[in-house]
Amino acid sequence: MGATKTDHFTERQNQLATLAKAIAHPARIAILDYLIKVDSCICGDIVNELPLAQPTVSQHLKELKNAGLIKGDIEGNAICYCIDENTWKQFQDILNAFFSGYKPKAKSCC
Amino acid sequence: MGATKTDHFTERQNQLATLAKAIAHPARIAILDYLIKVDSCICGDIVNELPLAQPTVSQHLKELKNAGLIKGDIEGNAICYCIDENTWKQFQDILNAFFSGYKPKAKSCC
DNA sequence: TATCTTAATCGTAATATTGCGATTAAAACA
DNA sequence: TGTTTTAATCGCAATATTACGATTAAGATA
Repeated sequence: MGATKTDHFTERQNQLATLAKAIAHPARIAILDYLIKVDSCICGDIVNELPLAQPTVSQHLKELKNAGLIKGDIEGNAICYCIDENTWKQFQDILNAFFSGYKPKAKSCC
Repeated sequence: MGATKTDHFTERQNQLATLAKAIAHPARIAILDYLIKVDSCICGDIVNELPLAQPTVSQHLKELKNAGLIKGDIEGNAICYCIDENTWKQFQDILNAFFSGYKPKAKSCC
């Protein structure tokens, strides 16, 4: 045991969990913060910004790319990363729908 | 190695990552879905709802409680769980601020 | 071509998470 | 008091994540 029982939950629940997992690490938040700050996209500067080794940053970038939150363009022998506008908005909507779904009722016991 | 380098990131980055981690599992999404659906709070029914054993559900409930997303009240020999309204809204605001922080610029390279 | 730069990938160690059977603790009930 | 019910906790196994040194691949440059 130890593996998440993905197939017992709905597709929406799994998607939401996967999206949350993509930003569930301070390094990945830091990467996204940086990409938001430097409007145009930057490549290996991210490595200099973060307190992590190059392979570690590369791994986090891969996860963000897999989640669809960022995308990378080859530019010479460097890679230029930036936020993927479409997925970003989609992610925002999904999370917003989830949190907006809760309307506090008066008769709750706690 | 293997432990997250928490102290190298800002408090905000760590908080955001921790909050995301709390909902980064389909079982925990399912628990929250259920608590949202049954407006008043329910105790061990959650175990019947989920495809997981009682100790596993208990562990997920503990994580949600640690994150502050839910709270539990003792009611006889049962425990009554429900969404914590305040933290829920706070979480919603923090995530919303993060996602709203990104404004796509035209001159991006990718 | 040989060298440099940039970033991905491989391999591995350390640590964290997930899941559950068994046990425990506490209140309800007989 | 003894039993039942409810949910937490313990202990362990399986798996996933995080981190990084070493290597690799690909384009730039000399």
